[in-house]
Amino acid sequence: MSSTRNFINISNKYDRVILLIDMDCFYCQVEEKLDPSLAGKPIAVVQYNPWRGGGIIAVNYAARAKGVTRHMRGDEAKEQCPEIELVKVPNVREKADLSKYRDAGKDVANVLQKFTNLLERASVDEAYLDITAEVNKRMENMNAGTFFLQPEILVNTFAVGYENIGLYISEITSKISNPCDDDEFSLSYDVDDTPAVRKSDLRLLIGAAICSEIRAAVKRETSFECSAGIAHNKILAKLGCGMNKPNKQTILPLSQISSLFVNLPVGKIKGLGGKFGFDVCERLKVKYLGELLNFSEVELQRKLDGKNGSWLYLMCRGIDLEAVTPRFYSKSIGCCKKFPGRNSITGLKTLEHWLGELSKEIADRLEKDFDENNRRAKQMVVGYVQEINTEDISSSRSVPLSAYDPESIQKVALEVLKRNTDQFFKPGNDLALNNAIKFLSISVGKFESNNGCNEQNTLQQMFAKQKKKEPTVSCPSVGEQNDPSSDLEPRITLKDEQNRQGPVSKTTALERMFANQKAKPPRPQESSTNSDNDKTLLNEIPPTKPRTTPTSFFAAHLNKIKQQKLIESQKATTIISEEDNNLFCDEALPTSEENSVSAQGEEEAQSASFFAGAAQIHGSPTKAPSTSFFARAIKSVSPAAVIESSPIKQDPPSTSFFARAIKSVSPKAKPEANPKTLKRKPDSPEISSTNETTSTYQTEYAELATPELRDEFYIKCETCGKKILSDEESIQSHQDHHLAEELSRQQREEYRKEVQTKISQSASQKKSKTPTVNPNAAKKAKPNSPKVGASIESIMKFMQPLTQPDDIPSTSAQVSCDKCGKAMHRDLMPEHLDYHYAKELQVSLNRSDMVKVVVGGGPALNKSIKSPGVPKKTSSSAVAANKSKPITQFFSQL
DNA sequence: CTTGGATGGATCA
DNA sequence: TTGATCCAT
Repeated sequence: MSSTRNFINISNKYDRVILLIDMDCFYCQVEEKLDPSLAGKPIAVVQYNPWRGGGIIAVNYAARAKGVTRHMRGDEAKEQCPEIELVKVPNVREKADLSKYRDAGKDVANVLQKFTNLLERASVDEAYLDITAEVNKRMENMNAGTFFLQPEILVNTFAVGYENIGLYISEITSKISNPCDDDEFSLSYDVDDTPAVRKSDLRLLIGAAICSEIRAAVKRETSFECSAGIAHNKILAKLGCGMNKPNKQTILPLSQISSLFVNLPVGKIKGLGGKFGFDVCERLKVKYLGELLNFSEVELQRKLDGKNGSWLYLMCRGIDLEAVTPRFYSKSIGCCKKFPGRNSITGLKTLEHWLGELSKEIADRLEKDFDENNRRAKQMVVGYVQEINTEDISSSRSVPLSAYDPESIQKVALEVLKRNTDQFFKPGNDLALNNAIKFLSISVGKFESNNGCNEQNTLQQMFAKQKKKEPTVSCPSVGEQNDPSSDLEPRITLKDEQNRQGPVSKTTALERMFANQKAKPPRPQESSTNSDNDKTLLNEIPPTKPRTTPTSFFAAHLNKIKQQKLIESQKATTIISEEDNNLFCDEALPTSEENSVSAQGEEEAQSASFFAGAAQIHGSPTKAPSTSFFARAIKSVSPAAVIESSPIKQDPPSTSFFARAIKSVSPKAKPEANPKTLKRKPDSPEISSTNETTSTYQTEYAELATPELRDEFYIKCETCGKKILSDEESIQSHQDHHLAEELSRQQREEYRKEVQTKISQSASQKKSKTPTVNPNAAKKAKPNSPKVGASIESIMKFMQPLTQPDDIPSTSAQVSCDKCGKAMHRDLMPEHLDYHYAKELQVSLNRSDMVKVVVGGGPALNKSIKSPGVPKKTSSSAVAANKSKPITQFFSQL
């Protein structure tokens, strides 16, 4: 009941764009923020430092560079790196107190939350985000010419299998300009997936741009840095995230999965790092994920079990259907303590004492949680580990929880132990325990919202269904992709049909690409999950063959650049290949020695070798060590650069989709140096030509690496003085941020009530959310500072669609939000309202536990963000697939 | 004298 | 539902 994972339909396997955002050595960053004097120094965070310097729980990158790892004690770290600062976790009640990090983690999550409510916190410093909807929106805008991807946003972005992001962009561009080239798709993927596969790279790239904005916001608002993975599912996002750290992000392109998996140890996949992964390797006699392709689904099910077999069958093909299940607050609150060796608890008094300490912490945290989230835990679990003749036996007992003061908790905890543990005391002795206790834990959970609405999920579900966009529940892509009125493809083809004799230049390359795909002969249909003979799904992707002669000048130019790079690469290949290739291939099977990729602290070098290895196997011609990846990226995609460096002038930019989509903002083409390659090739042309040494390089690199420093991309917010990325999205989101700030903690309570009343109202006026022009709603209007307002307006003007939607009469373009009074262009109102909705939903989520929805795979769970005036239609099959109560039942209960 | 502590989520019978 | 166990950070 309380929770399980949700899954999307397999037909949507490539439709989502998922981020995994992981804070870099989070505890260290928290300490550095709290004590600025630590900045730049190698540090480690330790708990309990009396014995051997304490246990290290986090190491920053400066210390890792000196060879300090986790798994060391504080003293060993000192040996390894005498300058290291060991920061102690404070002790409260004789226990390590981690609340600092929880609070900081929440700060981060609050920033993330502003970008999507499809946010799943995976731990204190990690979160999954489903940004499919935003990607689709931008994709649409891109196609409409109202959104431009700025390459600058992609500094610090990597794509697995590509030496630098510029090459990835180039390839996307060239594929778009040269659609006949992608025949290979149809060989490698199910024909039903072709549309999604074709869009995959571009959508991931857009996702990376969004991810960059998100990470910049995190940095700006919390000062913390993080890394991220961008992929079509959670597991791949997680995998990608670990490949380039710290402060970097990594795209895991669909086309690279098979070559990546060839030598990816099974244990690298989340969920396979432990006993189960070891089992898999033992039983199937495999080491690498790619080897699993040789088994049919039935074989896997036979050797493992049904569920795991199927999961693995899909996983080794890069498919993971687990949905991002929105959850901001944890489902349980617990604390525990070890009592190793001599410290084990043998007497009643000691046990009471420690139960008391744990109870106090629980009571504290419960109270805080109640204040913030307005919920109460209804269950307590007391766990313990006893040593019974040299064997550790763990047990746990649960009890209902009704009183929340530490004394009651302690009392109940002790009682449940006594009552339910056989031979608790030594015979004839009421004070001595029969078996010593080595570990104690108290955890509370089964939260119930405090204000009447006990049935956990109904509230959110009702919310979700009532609103237009219903972003939180289930996967937004599921509905959109199946929805025939969905933005991308159908609209495009329709337009194409209609405009057949219209101006040809209106047709973008992307449109042609889709049109081209439509005309392809269909392939025989085949169910991908059940058939045994479709092992070819991913494992027979042909190596990237040399591109056929590109038609457009632009593509030709890119090809030239590639060729040039190939020559360069041949010169430098030896430098790379000598020390590489062993790291990933020779890696041991999953062992407890965790994360060997980062264990050495040589992450940069290792990731480079990792790519080199993958590229070699893939036979890709793009393994050149880049000297200036970003300079190249700009050069490759900037139309200005193309024209400038070309003697011939043809093909107006409009014919190349990407030439238009990628807007060259800074044609200064400042050479940017990758530190890794700089080390390798100190005399590369870009660097030597500058004739300066490290100082120039560092400043230049820093400038590009941290977009905050580049003023030309930013405007200043008059409200807070902070710099904001000067695109419409960022400005909007920043404005919303200020609005969100107004919802102070005191206001939350009031806001909750407001939401509550809306719930009852909504029964009668479901359509009231429709964005309508409301002339007299500007009362609550928060006076925007004129300057920022002006910037927004002008940018919006720029962003306005060139063609008005047909269904909306074009009267006044400006409307004001009847929730906050903010004035904006009509077209932006749906999005803006979504923001309010998100906020409301967030508040309601605070109140109770997570949403549980089983995504039944019915079509059109969601209405797309388009057609704002149309009331939400919920497909009956989707409702049927839902195990929750139908919405009508909820209303009748009210 | 301990061989990663503290914490949270999930699965399965 | 509960309790034992596993997984991950």
